[in-house]
Amino acid sequence: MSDSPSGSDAESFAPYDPQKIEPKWQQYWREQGTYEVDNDDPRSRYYVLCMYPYPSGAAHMGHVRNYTFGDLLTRYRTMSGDAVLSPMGFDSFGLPAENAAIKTGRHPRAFTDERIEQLRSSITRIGGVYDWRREVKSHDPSYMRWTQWIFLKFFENGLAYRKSAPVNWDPIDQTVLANEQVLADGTAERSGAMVEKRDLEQWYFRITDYAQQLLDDLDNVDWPERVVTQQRNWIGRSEGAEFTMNVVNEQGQTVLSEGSDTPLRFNVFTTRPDTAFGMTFCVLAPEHPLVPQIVSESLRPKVEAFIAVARSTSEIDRLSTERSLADRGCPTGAFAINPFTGATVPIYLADYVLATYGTGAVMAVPGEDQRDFDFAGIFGLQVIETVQRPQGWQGEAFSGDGAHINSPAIHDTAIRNGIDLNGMTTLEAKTVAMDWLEEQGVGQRKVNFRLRDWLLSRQRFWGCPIPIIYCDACGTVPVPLDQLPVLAPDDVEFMPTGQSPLLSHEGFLHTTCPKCGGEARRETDTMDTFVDSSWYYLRFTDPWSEDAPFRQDQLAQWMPVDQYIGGAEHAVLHLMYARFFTKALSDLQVLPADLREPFQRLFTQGMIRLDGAKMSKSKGNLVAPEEIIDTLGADALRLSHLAVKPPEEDVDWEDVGLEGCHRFLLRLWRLAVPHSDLSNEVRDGDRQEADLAIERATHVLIDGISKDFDRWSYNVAVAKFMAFLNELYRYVQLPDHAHGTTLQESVTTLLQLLAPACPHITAELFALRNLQKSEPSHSAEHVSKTELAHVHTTAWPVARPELLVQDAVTLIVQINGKVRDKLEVPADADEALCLAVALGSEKVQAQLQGAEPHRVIARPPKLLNLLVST
RNA sequence: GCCCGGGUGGCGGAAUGGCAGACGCAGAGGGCUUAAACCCCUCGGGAGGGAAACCUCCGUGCGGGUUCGAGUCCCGCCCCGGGCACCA
Repeated sequence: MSDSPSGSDAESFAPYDPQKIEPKWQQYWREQGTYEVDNDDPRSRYYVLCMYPYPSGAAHMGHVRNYTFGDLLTRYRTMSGDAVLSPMGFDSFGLPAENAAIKTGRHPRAFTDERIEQLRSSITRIGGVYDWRREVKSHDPSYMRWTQWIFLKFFENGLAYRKSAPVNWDPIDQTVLANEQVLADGTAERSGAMVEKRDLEQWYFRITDYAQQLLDDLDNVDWPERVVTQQRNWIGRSEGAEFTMNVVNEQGQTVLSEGSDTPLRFNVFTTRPDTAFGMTFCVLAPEHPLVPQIVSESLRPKVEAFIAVARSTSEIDRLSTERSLADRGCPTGAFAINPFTGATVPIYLADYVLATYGTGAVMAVPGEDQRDFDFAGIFGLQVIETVQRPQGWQGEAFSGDGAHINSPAIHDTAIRNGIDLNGMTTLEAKTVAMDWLEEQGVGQRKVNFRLRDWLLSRQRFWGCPIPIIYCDACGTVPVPLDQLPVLAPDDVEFMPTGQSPLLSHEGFLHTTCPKCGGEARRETDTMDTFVDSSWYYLRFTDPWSEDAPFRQDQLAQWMPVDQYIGGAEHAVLHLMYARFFTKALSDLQVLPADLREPFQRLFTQGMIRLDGAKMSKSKGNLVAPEEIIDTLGADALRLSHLAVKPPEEDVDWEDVGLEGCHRFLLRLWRLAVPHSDLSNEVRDGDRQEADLAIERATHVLIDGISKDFDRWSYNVAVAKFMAFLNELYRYVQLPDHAHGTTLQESVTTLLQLLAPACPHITAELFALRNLQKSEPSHSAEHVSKTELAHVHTTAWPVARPELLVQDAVTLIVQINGKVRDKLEVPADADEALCLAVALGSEKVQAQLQGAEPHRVIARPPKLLNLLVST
């Protein structure tokens, strides 16, 4: 134990001083490499990962909560005998550093590096242990190189592409945002600005290619139902049919496209092809490309005005329920043929039809769709019911199932087309309608997803540059691999407009084409930081690799991550993107073919509130963890986070019982420290009943804590620790004293079980007690094999099964289901014995008043329910 | 509107269909102390009865149901939190 930091002051009853012992042990773990794990480790593998943090300076309470759970797991699995990979890194690109640069003129790198140091030190002070040799940082050139390499891999394989599109523009942050970063009210998640639409050339990842797989594979992961549901909703799969509608004029004549003899037509998508006989109009998105060609001359000014309003109206107004439907729709004067009935139906524009979903055009069936019904009411359009209403139905549009009617109506000509849905259920009618569309060649079955491709371009400086060069002769040219990473220059000026300095940096912008050697321009956009975080967990398996982002054999050792831990706010952003990367890289044979999901188990912790609001820097309602660590210590802080609530629930800081947890640690210290006034008087010789009870309780505790840790019932585990310590206190204060060996063993076990939760105090006490034991005056049998110097490298205790069964148990005696007595019976008592004991009870006799139970429900030895007639 | 979670003492919460309220906080009483704090022990769902040990009844959002037995399972509501939402 000479290399243990527990030193010389074990002579007297030392007070508990977390300020002294916590840094000492943190240094010890770092220096000893206790939690470093090599890739050729022979033990079974376990990969536990907390979402790598954005370096925002000193840790906040959310970090503490997150890393307390992760660290407990790392330490618990290590004691249980696994090789635990527990790495840490920093998501170090992003806007705050750039905004600070704009304000102060300091380079974002200096700002970021400083904050990384603060956070790293903070995380260490919490007691979190990581294999720091594996640290990765998004802004490190050795990491950026491989981010760019992956981008180019995607580009070569058609998974990254560029297109002009109306994008979400944040006027405050002066950048484009992904759909995921825009809130439902049309404001930006980050800046809170009202998001505008702008047409720009942007880079996209083709995540929609993976929509179906991303949906299907949710069945194969062990994730919280909440997160799975959110992802399902986000992917938004809907099945239906797409079919073609021909445009006609008011006289029913086919309209040809200008300067050709092709008839004008458009496609609609519907999930209810079975109701197509009820289509009485159709609606195009204002942005639909066909609109200028079909609009009648008399209505053209009105339509153009309508489109102008729709385009300039902010998202929030467009979604507002305040606006009447009348303002939101507009006739075009054009018509289309319903292929099912041959009927001519008017074409309208409405801003509620989205150009970006489906075909940007819908058939409207007011009989079975409420919004279509409302629209039809305002514009005086016909309503045809195609589904039989149930008896007593009072509503307007009916979207339920029922026998189909009017499909076709008697006078309709469609029957000649060989389709008749009348009398069918919705399911049957859908099938027949879709078969018919396919036979007629006017449509087909179609699946649509709500998920859009991932827009990754950012008009920002502090991000990973997109490694692309534009050449007038050769077009879009990837930067050759041997020239990676493309790094932004340092001599840039940060302008208060927020525009990326790269755009105006001549030395960066102008370059030569790698293909032809001619003049060329660099891409000046950088990547969304979610690109960086989509693959960092892979890099941790082999961060030293210099000729590849990672190596397949190392990945196979560790991936997938066994337990991923982070905030629920990433349910549809990071967690969807990382899944996409894993699947795409697997298909590109960069990852093992069978690695289809990155995170096998996911745990999402709740957020922390103060005064009912989420604790956050911007709200200014932070409680600084460092102040608590400076006083009560990290162990008390960790314990209070574990104790307060089930881990997945949101926490109100007011409920966190720091004081009680600190008191518990003081009590533990006072009992377990050598030369304690509480435990220095002990007894030798045979064990008595109280000693055996403590021994049993110790093993019940081992069993209970192991189970609680396995199922993340940390608040219950802490309650058990406290109850056990209370029991030990009563035990040592018995008049005839505690049995020495029994006491020593139970305290040692308690320290081991508590070690993952409170790593410092347990390490200190364990070491101090071990020093004392090593004194020659103690007999050899006192030094058991679990009592090595360092509690964290001892083996996790195993409960002895024979000590988990008690010889006497409490028999609950109920009469007609009400508890009437509690009696002690032998643990192996059978029904007859239980009944005999119960009937011998005065209380039971008093209740029975001589009546004979007509039925006995027996669950020996714990419960007896006697039924008597009343 | 749709989809997930939740409703248990003054508070956070505990309870494989079998003693509701473990453990902690706050509170009360006692011990230690010249005294206070710390510390140690004990008591705390409600109502009623009893000098007391104790006894009786009620009690897990509301209303039904299943069961010998329901906080737990089923049906129908109410309320709170979160997510999605003109997605055709």
